[in-house]
Amino acid sequence: MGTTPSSRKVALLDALRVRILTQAIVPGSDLDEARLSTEFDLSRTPLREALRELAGEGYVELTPNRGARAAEMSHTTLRDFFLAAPMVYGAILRLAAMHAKPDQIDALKHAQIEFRAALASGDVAARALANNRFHTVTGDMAGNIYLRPSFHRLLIDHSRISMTFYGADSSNETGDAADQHDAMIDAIVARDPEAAAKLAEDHWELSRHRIAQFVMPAPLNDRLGETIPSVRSL
Amino acid sequence: MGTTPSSRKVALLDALRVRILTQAIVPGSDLDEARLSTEFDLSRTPLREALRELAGEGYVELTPNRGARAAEMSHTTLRDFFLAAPMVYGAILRLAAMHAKPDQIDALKHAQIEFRAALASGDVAARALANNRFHTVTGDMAGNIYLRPSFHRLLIDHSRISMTFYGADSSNETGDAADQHDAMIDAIVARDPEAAAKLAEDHWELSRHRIAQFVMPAPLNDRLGETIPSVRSL
DNA sequence: AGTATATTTATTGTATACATATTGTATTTT
DNA sequence: AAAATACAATATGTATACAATAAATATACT
Repeated sequence: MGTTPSSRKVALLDALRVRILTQAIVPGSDLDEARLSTEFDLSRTPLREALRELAGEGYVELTPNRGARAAEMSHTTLRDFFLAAPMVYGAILRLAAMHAKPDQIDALKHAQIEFRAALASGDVAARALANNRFHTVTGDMAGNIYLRPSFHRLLIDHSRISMTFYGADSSNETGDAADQHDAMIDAIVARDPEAAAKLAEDHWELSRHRIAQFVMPAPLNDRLGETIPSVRSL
Repeated sequence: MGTTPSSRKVALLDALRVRILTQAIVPGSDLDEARLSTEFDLSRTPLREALRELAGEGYVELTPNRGARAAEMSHTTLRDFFLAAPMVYGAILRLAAMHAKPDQIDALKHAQIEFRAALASGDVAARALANNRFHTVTGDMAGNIYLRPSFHRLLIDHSRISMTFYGADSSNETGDAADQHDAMIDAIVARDPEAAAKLAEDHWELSRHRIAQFVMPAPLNDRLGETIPSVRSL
């Protein structure tokens, strides 16, 4: 078997990231060392190191003498998220349009192809992961080490929020996000930072609007045909 | 001796943070496990975990099979720094003014007292550390988990940049920073987000200007009495 | 002599065993 | 019966020993 211990550690890291992004591991749930140790056939030493690496990336939270948990999502999460996301992502896309290298543009186009494939498949988790990879590439393009950590933290919860709110329905709106991705690619290829930043803000506005609808649906006694007002105070 | 292993691990974490912030450990320099292990009387297992925790905070960078180094500072660092800092810190102070709790305000005032004391002492490292603590409190006040990681990363390099550029002279300008701190406290106490955000941007402008002067001093044949122009393209 | 290759040395990575702390349970006491 | 305390069980933290990888040095070969 070609599974060195080192590769098993990488496998663990990848698996935990995917599980947390897709909420297969629920926010706040306990990560038992012994359990993971047996599952991934790794001793506790490298396992604990891996958990600390994940904590650094924002997937996991550590409490002394009380082990690791998947990062929490509280009632303030959505508010904090939509406060920070447009600003950070606007900056990321602006820088991406300024600094993107050819091979990164290829990677972005490839990620978009996979995103559309995931959309077509109807697999919600695959959709969230593909979307995550797309945005991760834009973060790489921006190449600013000071924005990266917050951006990655945002992407983690963006994925988890997606799993919570987009899973239900929203079948007709998913295409919009994909179209926005295409527009982002165009703005980056055209080296148009302002257009890219604008798209980033629109992207979150779409996301915010959809979630607002989900959290605060129109009352059942609303007259038919009325549009649901966007909730600006979320 | 009341030094439990756990307390020694905390001591190691604190010591390494201070050394990196003050550039006692130079950016990019190697952190030898065996060496640190003997110095802090800790086995390599908790030591390696501590290094991963520091990597997550941005103090340290890990390379597989090649150990840990103090986070690098390249020639693009200053540019990336001043691109991100005003935006992130503006948002942090805006949120701080909105959400600061009474005990946090007390903590901030206390940090400012210590900052002025450090200024008076003339100890450059003490000054950088006290400044770091002051700004860390504002980050706590903001309380946005998505902005926190980038903000802390910025604070690390702000301290290190200070050690590089402020160490030389600038004795007459240091008072400005302290005055700005006082103004920040006032804006936060007054719950004035816009004023706080404005102060944050001014704070970086001062910092940027001072460093620009250092990196690009006025030519020696400049006429006396002329003011040195700020360098907008840094 | 210069390059390539083998061998040694140093450093990082992992596994196991042991120590410590926390939590849940049972027993005792009021 | 309720509360407090002691005890047991479980999980986390640390130390040591061993394995694997990378760097450095020495040796062989063209």
